[in-house]
This record gives sequence, structure tokens and C-alpha cells, in this order.
Amino acid sequence: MVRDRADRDLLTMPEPHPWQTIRHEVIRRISERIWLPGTLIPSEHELAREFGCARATVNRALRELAEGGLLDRRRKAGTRVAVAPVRKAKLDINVIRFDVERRGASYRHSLIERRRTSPTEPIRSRLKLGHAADMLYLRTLHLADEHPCIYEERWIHLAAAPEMLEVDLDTISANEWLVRNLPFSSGDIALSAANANAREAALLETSQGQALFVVERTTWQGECPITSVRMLHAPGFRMRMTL
Amino acid sequence: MVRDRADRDLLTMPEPHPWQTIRHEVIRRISERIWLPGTLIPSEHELAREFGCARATVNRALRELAEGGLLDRRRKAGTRVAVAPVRKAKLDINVIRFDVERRGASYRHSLIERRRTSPTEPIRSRLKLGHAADMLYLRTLHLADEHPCIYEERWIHLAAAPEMLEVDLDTISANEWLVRNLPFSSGDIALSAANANAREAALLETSQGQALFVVERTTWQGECPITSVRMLHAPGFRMRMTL
DNA sequence: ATTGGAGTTATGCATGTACATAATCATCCT
DNA sequence: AGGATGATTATGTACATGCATAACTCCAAT
Repeated sequence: MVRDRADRDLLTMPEPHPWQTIRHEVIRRISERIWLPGTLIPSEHELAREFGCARATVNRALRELAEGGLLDRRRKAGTRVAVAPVRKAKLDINVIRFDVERRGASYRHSLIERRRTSPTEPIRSRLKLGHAADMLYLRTLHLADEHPCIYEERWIHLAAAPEMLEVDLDTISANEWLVRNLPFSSGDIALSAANANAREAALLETSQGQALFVVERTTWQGECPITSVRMLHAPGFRMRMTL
Repeated sequence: MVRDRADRDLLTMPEPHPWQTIRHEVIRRISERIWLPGTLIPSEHELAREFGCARATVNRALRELAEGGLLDRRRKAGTRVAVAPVRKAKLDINVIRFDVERRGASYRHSLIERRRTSPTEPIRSRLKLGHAADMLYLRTLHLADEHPCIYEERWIHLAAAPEMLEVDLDTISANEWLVRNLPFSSGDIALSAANANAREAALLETSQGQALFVVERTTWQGECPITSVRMLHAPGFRMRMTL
């Protein structure tokens, strides 16, 4: 049998499902150096026999670990402990309002500028739009407990989101409207650091030159770009994630 | 049948497996607003009938999408399109040397300081070590094509990695040695931005006050902390990921 | 010696069945 | 009416089986 209460309780508590138990046990054997990096571990068949379960159950556990980067699997070659694991960290991309409210603060946003125009060259190339396109350019300040926390500059491709012209952006932020109404199929994110210029510093109530955490995000619906946004976070912001 | 070449080729190419085809098709129906946010989608049974496959196959596709945050699933309640999707982005955490070499640059690192000492208070609390512990403190500069790209300050818990005392840190960086020899079971990461102080600016060949991208990472083996590191990235660094 | 198969083997996936579990809904009893 | 109860239903998981596919081994043919 797979379940073993005595062992179970010593580790992280409730793991009712066999495949989770197996995953946990494999992690244990790797982190306690029972199975060394680079070495072959038993085949799914053998593990299934050892744990007294079906091969599919072992497969699910090992597949998850391989996706997480801890194992290397190749057909016929078998499964080995990753030598230099490329670990995968998962980052939650949430609506800004939720992030703020989850920290127990009150949320408000303020539209600074709203302009219908065609994109600048860097934006055009980032969105892979060959010719001038009809776009909405927005500058928005997000506040937590009335303190500015994010200043964002956003381009919205009106061909992808024509309804955006009718949206009352004082009631709902473009961020939230888009997330709620245009689930995107793909996107990319770039994180970096930049010094605040005079205008940005004033908006974020800090001083010029202050290091700001920058998130740039572009989202697509298939081949069609939806929006590209640059978000400057107020000093002190930290983005957390777990491995 | 599930496969449909004509549709297939218009999207992202090779998707030989039914469950991937189904996943893709569900994404399409959501992003093209055929299935609106908040609405119930057909049950696994119905979809299995529609796609002419087993329920388990549908289940796998939907499970992946739920893990990615695009769907909300609850027993009996059924599956609905997430209203305000908390999308999950995956970030690859690689060995620094690999990252540099993958960009086509030559890698070198240089040990600036190596000291056996007990940790400062902030480090002690971050590692949840109540009393003074025996640790190794390292300062290292990582270079790409002889230009500094990362300056790191690292604490290593010697109880977790006693072999570290014997390692020749000019031959292999602590980063790489640890990844190769102590596959860890868990860790946390915090990303932020900071202004370079005089010493950091000098090491990274930039000017004081320059905004730097900061990665702080702590790793654990079960309950036992292994290492905590603060990495300052040279100006211009961007961390990319996809949704 | 190198190339080219054929055989073998481990993983990857699909299927049908079965049972567990959670949530919802209708119903019955007080 | 209101609350407890049991039926229903969709998802979550497990399992046995079978085939597909990739890659390794080894042997034979050129």
C-alpha cells in the first residue's frame, strides 16, 4: 500500500492521494541524497510495484516533478535526477485592485490621461503591428490607502477591444476591465529596474532617481495584440514567489 | 475526431496529442468570447462526447487550464471561465553560468570575499534560525564577456552544507555547486529594485544611485535552511517570462 | 569501420471502468 | 417556514490495458 501514516505525519501534513504521496517521497529521496543528481531512478514499472499502485499514478507524480525541473525524463532513457535543475517558479498575475485589497488596504485609481492616437515606433514593434493602428493611450495611477503604488502607461489596440472606448475608466481601471472582459490567450512579461524621472517621481511621491520596479506586459489574442503596459511600482515594492 | 488539420495550422503548430488539441480549443473559445467569463462550460462528459475522446483526456486539458488560472472548477458545480483570472506565469530559475552562456557570452566569476562567521540579525530571522549558527559568507561577482553582470552576497548554512568548506570557489561558483549538489526541496524568491550604493556601483561598473534589479532567494531542505542570497543585476537586465 | 535495421525498453498518452468527494437540489419531517 | 436528509451530479482520482514513440543495443551487411 501507498499510504503510511507514520511516515506521513513527519512530513507536510495532509496528502490523501497516492500520487501526491509518491511525489513527496521522490522529493524526499532526492533532497536527502538517496538518489543523487544525474543518477537514474527506478522505472515507472518498478516504482509502481514498490508503491503498490498503477503505473499511471507513478507517471503523474513523476511528470509533475519533471515539469517543475527536478527530474529529467526521456523515453527509453528513463528518468534521472536533474543535474543542474532549471527550477520553475510560479508567479501569480492578479488584478492590481485585488493585490492591494488583499494587503488590507483600500484601493483607488485615477486616470491621468486618455488619448486616442497611433502608437509610437517602439510600441508598434513590440506589438508587431506593421502600420499605424488605432489605439488608446492611457496613463493611470493606482493608489493603496491613498498612497500611489503603481503608475502605469498603457496602449490598447482598439481593433481588439473596441468596447474600450465606451468604458468609464473612472469606475473601473483598464487593467480590471481587460482582465474581466478579454481573457487573453498568451502574453509576455519583462521585469526590470529603472530610475524615476522627474514626472514619475512626482506621481509616485518619491524623488527623482529613485529605483523603481518595472513590469512590462504585452498580451495577445492569438495573433492579435490586445494591450501593452508599463507599470512602475512605488519604492519598497517586492514581488514574491515560491519554488 | 479531435484532430483537425485545417484549424490546427492556423494556430501554434504541432499539437499531436488530443489533450493538447482540446486545451487549445478551449483557450480559443474563451479568448474569442464564445465562452464568456463567469459562464459554465459543458461538463467533461459532454466535451468528451463532442471531441470523441475519453473523459480522462478532457480532464487533463481542463485541469491544466485550471492550474493556469483560466478556469474555475468545483465538484458538482462544474467548470466555469474564470471571472478575474489570476494568471500564472512560469519563471525559469537557472544557474547563472548557463544564463550567460545561453546568451552567447563567456562566463567567469570572481570571489571577492569568503568569511566564516555567524549571521547578522536580518539573515538569522530570514532563515528562521533562533540562535547564532555557523555560516559561510561569500561575496561574488559574475561576469559575462568580462563585464560584471551580477554581484551576489550569499550566506550558506554550514550545518546543511558542510562540504562547502572544501569547495574551491574559484573553480565553481557557490551558486552552481549548491544547485548541483544540494537539490533543494523548497525556496522563496523576492524581486525588487534598489539604488546602487558606492561599493555596488564600483563592482558593477556603473554609477552610484543607478537602479539595480535585485533578486533575493532563500532555499530550504525541509525545515533546514541552506542558503540565502541577494543578487544585484547590472543595469539593463530584464527578466522575461511568458503567460 | 561505418551504416542500417530489428529488437527491446521506458516513457507518453488514450480509454473504459470504478469509486471517492463535494456541492447542489428536491423532499420530507417537525 | 426551516432544517435535516438523501438523491443527484460533476469533478477528482485510481487502475488495467493497450498502443505510440523515442532512444538505446546489438547484429548484420556493405
